[in-house]
Amino acid sequence: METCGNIGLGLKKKKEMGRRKLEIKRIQDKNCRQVAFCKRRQGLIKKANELSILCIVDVGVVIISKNGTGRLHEYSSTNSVTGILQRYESHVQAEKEISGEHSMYSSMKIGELLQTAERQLEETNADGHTVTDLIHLQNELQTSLTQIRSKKTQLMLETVKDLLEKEKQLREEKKILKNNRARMKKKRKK
Amino acid sequence: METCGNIGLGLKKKKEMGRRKLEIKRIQDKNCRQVAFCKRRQGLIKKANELSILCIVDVGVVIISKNGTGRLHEYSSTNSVTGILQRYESHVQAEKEISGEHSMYSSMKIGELLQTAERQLEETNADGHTVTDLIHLQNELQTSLTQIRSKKTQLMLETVKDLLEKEKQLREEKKILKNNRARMKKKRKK
DNA sequence: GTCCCTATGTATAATAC
DNA sequence: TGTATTATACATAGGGA
Repeated sequence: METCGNIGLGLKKKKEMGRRKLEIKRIQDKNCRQVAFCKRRQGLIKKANELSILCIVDVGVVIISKNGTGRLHEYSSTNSVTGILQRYESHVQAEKEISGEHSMYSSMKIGELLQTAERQLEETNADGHTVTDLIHLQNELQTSLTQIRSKKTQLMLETVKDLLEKEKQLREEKKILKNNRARMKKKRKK
Repeated sequence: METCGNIGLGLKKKKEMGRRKLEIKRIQDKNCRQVAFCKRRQGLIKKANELSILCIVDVGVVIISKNGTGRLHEYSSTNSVTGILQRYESHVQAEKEISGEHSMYSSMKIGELLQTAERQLEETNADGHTVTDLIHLQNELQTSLTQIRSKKTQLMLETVKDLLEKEKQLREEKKILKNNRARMKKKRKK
């Protein structure tokens, strides 16, 4: 019963059907927000699909909503979002390697988070609204964990790659040495 | 100078300004396709941004075009697409790994945990003691994440170890070959 | 969450620069 | 690619079921 976006225009007639202009800012009313989310999510994914078909490109969309029942929404023009993500990651990583930077997610950050978490846990006695903080913390915790894991994985992948290269090089050297030996044997026979 | 989408309508007047209906299928004309791509890409990203602001959600978009000069396009409501992707990946991967044969972890899957967590959150209205459950859930969540990370690390460590061994072996073979060569040279001189 | 409806705001196809 | 114009197709706010 309430205008969602622009409140207080003082223009309400008996019935305002049709679309009204909507300012792009957080929709306050929870219900309106949910409805808008549904509609626009569908719209976005439809657009993504159209784009991929019309222009022959791969598109991936990920939507993460922290509230409500729905949690994760995704769209992908190819088989799986993961596929696109992997290609995306490879892009990024390639660029990173070129520019040669190793931005670290410090493990200190996690430590701080944990400390904060503990503090919050101890204060949870009476105050009901620390629940929100807790949720927030949980999210942060998870994100951090994921990031660190990812970083670690990346580093290990680099190591593996490195070792594979070394191995290849050694194999080649070995081959050359073998050839040399063969040639020498031949010469000696002559 | 050519209609992009629907060719051969036989309706061309002197000038057909304005938008025409567009079938959603691969745009044949390369030029039109490129133009459409630009416009629609911008449109999509704008929509994604609006969605994230209006509905307070995180949105990530990745577009990969194989043709033309432009290659990769991305949008993210948070700092980086990578961040969102990681969160997405963690979802998928966690469920995959946990539901796999290595389910030495708790009987509960991560997805279920998250769902339960949400349910609990929605029920937190009056009952103060669900906070405890929440904390418990958080711990479980974190433990699961840690376990998964551990498992992955372990696997990678095994790989690295394997490679290191291979490397060592190759080095030794190389050394032997070198020695052989040296001996042969000596012999020849004699 | 879904579907329908209306009225209107917006995106965009075609085109030219 | 970016910008601008025009006319129209499409998306969607608000409301109700």
